Amino acid sequence: MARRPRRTIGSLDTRSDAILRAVIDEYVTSATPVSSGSLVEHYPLGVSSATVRNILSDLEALGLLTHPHTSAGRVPTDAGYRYYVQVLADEQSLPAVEQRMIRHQFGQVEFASEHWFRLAASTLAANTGTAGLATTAKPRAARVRRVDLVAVQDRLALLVVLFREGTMKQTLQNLPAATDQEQLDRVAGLLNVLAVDRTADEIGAALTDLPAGEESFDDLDLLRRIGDTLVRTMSEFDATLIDDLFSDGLLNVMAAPEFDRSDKVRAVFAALENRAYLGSLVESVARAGSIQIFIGHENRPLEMQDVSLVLAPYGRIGHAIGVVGVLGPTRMPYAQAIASVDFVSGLMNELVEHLYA
Amino acid sequence: MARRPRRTIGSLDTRSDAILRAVIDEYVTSATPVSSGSLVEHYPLGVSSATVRNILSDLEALGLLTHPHTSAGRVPTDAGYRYYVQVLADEQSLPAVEQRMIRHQFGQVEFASEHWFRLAASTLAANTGTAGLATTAKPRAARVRRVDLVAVQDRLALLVVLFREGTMKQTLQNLPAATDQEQLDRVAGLLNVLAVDRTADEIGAALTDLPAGEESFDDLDLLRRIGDTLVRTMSEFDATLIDDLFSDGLLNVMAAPEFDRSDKVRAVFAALENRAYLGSLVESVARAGSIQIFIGHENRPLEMQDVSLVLAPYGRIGHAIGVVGVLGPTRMPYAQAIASVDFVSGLMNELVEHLYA
DNA sequence: GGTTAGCACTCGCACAGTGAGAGTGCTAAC
DNA sequence: GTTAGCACTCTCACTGTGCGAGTGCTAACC
Repeated sequence: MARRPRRTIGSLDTRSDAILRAVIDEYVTSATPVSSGSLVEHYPLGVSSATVRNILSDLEALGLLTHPHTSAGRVPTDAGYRYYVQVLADEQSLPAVEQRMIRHQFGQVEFASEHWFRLAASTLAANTGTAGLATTAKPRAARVRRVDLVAVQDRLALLVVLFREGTMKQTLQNLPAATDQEQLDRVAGLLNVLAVDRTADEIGAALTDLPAGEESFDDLDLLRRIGDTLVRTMSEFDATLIDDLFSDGLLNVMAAPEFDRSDKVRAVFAALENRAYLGSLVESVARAGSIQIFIGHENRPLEMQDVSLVLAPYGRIGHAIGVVGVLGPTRMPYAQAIASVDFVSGLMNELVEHLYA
Repeated sequence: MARRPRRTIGSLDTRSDAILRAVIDEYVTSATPVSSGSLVEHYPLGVSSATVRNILSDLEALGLLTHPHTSAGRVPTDAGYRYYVQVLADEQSLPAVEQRMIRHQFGQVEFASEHWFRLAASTLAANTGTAGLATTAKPRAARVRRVDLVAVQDRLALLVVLFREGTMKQTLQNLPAATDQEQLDRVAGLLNVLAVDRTADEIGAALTDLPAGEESFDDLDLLRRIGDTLVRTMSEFDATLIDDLFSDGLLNVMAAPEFDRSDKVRAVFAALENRAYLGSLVESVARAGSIQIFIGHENRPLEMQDVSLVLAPYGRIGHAIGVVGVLGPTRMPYAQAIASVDFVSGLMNELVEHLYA
């Protein structure tokens, strides 16, 4: 599934490569089966359509192309696309003009806020004509940067946790007795001493180390209660594979001819709501540490077998990791997508680095 | 557009009413044009199909029904649905069983968190077979509950604002010189004195009232800078019509036969992304203070003319207001939708009341 | 031996024609 | 005012046909 190492699949001869590349390039833009005739017409292959036909049927025998029916042209198979991204796609990078434009846009936007991820998603969508995706960066085990307690009612407080990676969570906390903001501030102070820079497990351990409490309603008792809530909140967060997913350009994808029937579109949306599978993809991309491509039937869930994803991790290894990428029909401009995703993930890396250096 | 006052449209005779109701009820479930024959068969109208036909053509003359073609049954027009919701739909409420079930589910979920809104949306979706919508409650002019400053880097701080209504916003703030957490805490203290319980305008005024600062880098200078950022953040928030929109069951809607072609589906999604128009609907629902129904062509944007919305406000008038509701094809079970939306908005009201009493 | 021209063959697609069925609208009788 | 009866209209599903596209094969060519 990895794009690297290259050429793990044995390369064909140059001419076959050229023809396969031509078929895919043509099909990606036209969305209609491509014929031997149109290939010799549009590409400088230097051979006749008959020769091309011979090669096409060889490629079909290898499983890289198919045939909707006898009198139709050739269409790439998933294996064809796989060969394309692994062997044929040039490792081109984004034109400098576009790079500058994207950098500029990111410069305009508030650091690390929601806008960032939206921008990443919409940039990718605009650059590839597919749907852009971006998840927030999430650590495997979050560490607290700061905790706050705010009185909401007599017996109700809001627990606000800011994590080192910039995300925050809030939870309401029922209190056993009326408590004023002053007391909450005291407890928050204690809790910060206990929790800052620590993970859920570590905080849990620190809590059990506290002196055994009489059942009185004092700061220590409150600390214990709220500490428990904090640990629970953090464990939940840790267990989530995808904290927040931003997408843009889904309408692009829906406009593709392969999604003219709405049940196909349904499949795409069902796919996006399949957080379990998306989470597993994010997982594997994070583990691989490099751009990964998932083509059509390579995706386990049935509803995703008509789409491809190009995903790349960003963030600091060992710390918080997020993913950016694109989702589109298997008939996708892979070279373009790879270049865009590569650039945007690199950019996100730079920015994260700058933010947490 | 309002459902109340009822009977602003002159009522027809009882028999015509009964037949129109029957046509709509039948069409809503079957999604196929309904014939005079099937009406006499399935509904106790006490007349022959010929008589029904006469009445049907009267209703068509009134613009309440149409005819796809000669040998097809009748289909309600938008005006027909409008008449239905205004005159014919019984103000039934949700069965007690369902009410208990929904109450129970809300009891299971953390107060006022994201889960709340997700639950509202998914409850509505499940109960009506359409898409459920819920926006967070947003005040017209937010007031600060508490402000925090957290050091991120030497010259970078995170400004966290918690509003009285429970939502929060965060912004990164560049600092003119290296600043430690201790100083940030001092400034946050000052800022809280200045900002708590105040709106953007009021904070802005308080800032200008500060003694003219020398260009030194002291707490006061920092306070001014960060205060400006706070005011800007709050003004932005105030200007947003919809802070956060949760939806569920869009897949339901896509499954409806009127959305079999994907361009129709596109329209629905384009509609949901048309925040300007949705915002104006929320606005008008909030202003009306009661459940509102928007049917097909009553919606200005072209892409929304195939969908209907049933929306109700919740929250405390004068304070934060949000909206819950459903979105579906014009062929929607209006009575059911009205009952569900009514109940859920009432429930949200109770909960908000309980939270901020 | 690889390449190419030529050609028969297959298949999908668009179009027209047909018959059945559904449902109406009209008319005349009740 | 209501209803039975009936002619009329229109869609839908099915069938048949011709055309065009594109292939696969064969035999000739270099």
